[in-house]
Amino acid sequence: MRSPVYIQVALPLPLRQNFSYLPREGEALPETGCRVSVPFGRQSLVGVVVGHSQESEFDPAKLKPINSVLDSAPLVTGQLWKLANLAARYYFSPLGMVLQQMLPVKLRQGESADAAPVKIWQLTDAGKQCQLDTLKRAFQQQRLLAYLQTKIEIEDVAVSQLEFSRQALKALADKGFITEGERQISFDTNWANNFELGETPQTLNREQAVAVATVNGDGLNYGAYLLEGVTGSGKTEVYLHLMEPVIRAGKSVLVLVPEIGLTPQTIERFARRYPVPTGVLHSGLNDNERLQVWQQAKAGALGIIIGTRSALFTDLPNLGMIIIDEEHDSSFKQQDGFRYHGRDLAVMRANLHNVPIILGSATPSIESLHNISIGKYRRLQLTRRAGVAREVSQEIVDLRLQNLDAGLSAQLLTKMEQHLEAGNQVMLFLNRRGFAPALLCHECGHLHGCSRCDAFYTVHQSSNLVQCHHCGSQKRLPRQCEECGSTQLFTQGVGTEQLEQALAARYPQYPLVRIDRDTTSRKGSLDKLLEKIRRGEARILIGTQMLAKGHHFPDVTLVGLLDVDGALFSADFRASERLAQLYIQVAGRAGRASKPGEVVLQTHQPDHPLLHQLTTLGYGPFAEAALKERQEALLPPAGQMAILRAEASHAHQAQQFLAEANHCFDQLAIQRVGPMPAPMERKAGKYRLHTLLLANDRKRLQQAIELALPKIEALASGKRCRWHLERDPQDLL
DNA sequence: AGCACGCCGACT
DNA sequence: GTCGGCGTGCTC
Ligand SMILES: [Zn+2]
Ligand SMILES: [Zn+2]
Repeated sequence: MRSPVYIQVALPLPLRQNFSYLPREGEALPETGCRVSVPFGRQSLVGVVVGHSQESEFDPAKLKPINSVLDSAPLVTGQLWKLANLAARYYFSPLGMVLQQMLPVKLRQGESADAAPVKIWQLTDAGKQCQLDTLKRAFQQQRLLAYLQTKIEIEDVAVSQLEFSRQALKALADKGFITEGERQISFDTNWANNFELGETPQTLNREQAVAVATVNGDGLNYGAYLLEGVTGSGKTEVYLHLMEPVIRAGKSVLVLVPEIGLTPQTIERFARRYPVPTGVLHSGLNDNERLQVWQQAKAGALGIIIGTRSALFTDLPNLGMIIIDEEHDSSFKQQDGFRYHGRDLAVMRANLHNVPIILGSATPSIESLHNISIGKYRRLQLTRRAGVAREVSQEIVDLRLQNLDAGLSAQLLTKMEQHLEAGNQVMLFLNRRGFAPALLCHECGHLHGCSRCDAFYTVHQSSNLVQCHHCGSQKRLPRQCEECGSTQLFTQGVGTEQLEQALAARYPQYPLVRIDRDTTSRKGSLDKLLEKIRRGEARILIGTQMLAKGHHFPDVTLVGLLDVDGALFSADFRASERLAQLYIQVAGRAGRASKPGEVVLQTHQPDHPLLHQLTTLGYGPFAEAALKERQEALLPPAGQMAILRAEASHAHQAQQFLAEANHCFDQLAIQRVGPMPAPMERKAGKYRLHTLLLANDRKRLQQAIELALPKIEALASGKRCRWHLERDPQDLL
């Protein structure tokens, strides 16, 4: 048998194919799973070896040798390798894109996967003998030397962390008291030896105990469990109990949280109970810090990994359990490039590792409820609040024919005054940033719209701009109508900026805080505002969705949702579910045992069934009804869906491509809906259209698309537009 | 996805 | 005359 001569490489390109390369002259073939640097056109790319072959469909004479092998041992192996392949197939995504997503940025760029030695500063003999007194005129140097005389060495990165001065460091080095050196990091993989809990676990109530016993009863093998429990019902305590046997066995727990949920309090909660090495992967880390966590994890030196979506790909040699908190949260879905759902891939991963996965939520996704109904997930319910039970009073305010002040009804204003006078905080949600969502000419009725989008400009008063929230274009706030020249321009509708102004004028005695993209764009500003709220320095809290997620403000007793109509009639079939989740989340947070809470919903559709279901029956019945509706319409999650999206400068280009793509499915058992315009057809100067691909079950959708995709890729019309295929889309936008 | 090449309008 | 706009094509 001839030995293989070609290396098959997956590259991070949106091309569903591998590329063949030759090994370097006289060198052995790199193993599958190793990264290689390869020449690609005029550039060089980092790819992953996916196999070897004896034949090449590409003209062998044109093959190039690789530049270099970057890993001495395969980087992606075992279950993660399988996961990458499964995910690529499920999401119809090139393997190279999936693998790229799985690796930290530094490794995508070709850096070494081995931990680099760290730069340190060591005390010299001269430094040892130096009397601290001799430095009494240089306080910073004295302090640093005193530290080093006890600790002998300091890591370079720790110099600023411990607030030593760089100048002092240099001065001591110049004097020969310290010298620069290197130390190889060694990973401690024996963290589970002599493990002891950091605190006494709380006693579980009956439901919590049942939940824990159910999972443990399955022997810590694969099983997906939906842990359903309202705010305050003690989900985290259940997670913590479930982790114990896993940690004791020396296995790692992977905890996935929404982007907004990765707060110091969350981390502290885990760290207090489990004093084991913990890796935290949050958005604040730079690429090097991420690589370090990755290295520790791969070495088996971490007992717990807490992170957002991408942490799901952390290589843990001894994974024992996966926990996803707030599993319904939309941030688990990646919205660009390789569009995967972190929750679904986490379930796949748990299955590959044969470990349990716990999905927690107060408002489970319709997908997860569907998986319960078909027996894929088991349900664990926590109905009891850990603390004192309390009722939240709810009111739907009919906005029809009402005079509003900056979008506030008289009823809501009255309630606000009551709660503010009682010394409590009031929280108002308005999912519209800016001063006003439109600029209207009083003389000719013209609404000023973005020239590149099917959307109106939003007025931003403080910056004196109009801004399109869909493409980002902006210009000075016009003084005259662009159609008729009239100076009678009025804003139409209310945004958070206007609401803030109106309330500041109306209630000057109550300080307020506004939280939206505009007030939190600078790094750290969100934390500052949240802190202000927590300290009670703000009494009225105004914000968009941002304000709702993940924050708990115990002194808020009144929550107002100013305008829920948008969500009731959205083109997005998931909008109602998101409104329901938001509503339950904020309602669950209004008030506490000693202070009863109130929630006010303002709407022009007071009779809408969704609002009644939500306010009178709660989330469960709403979700059940929504699931039933989807099952009847064979929409996801009951049916399987993918969406083929195309955009081009001219609508007919996208239309033609999608029409031709539709024909690629002829004779295949798949339903095509479209081509049809996207909910906002023109965005950023491009016309956007799509076709929905629906099938009754996974297999049918999988097969049909696998058969059609090569034909679609071969379409010439596909070159005249940008297009992509997305499985399980979250919305049609 | 990059990154080239190539062909047209509008500027120093 | 060139600078640069983006349409088109290719990458083992
Ligand atoms: Zn006008
Ligand atoms: Zn726009």
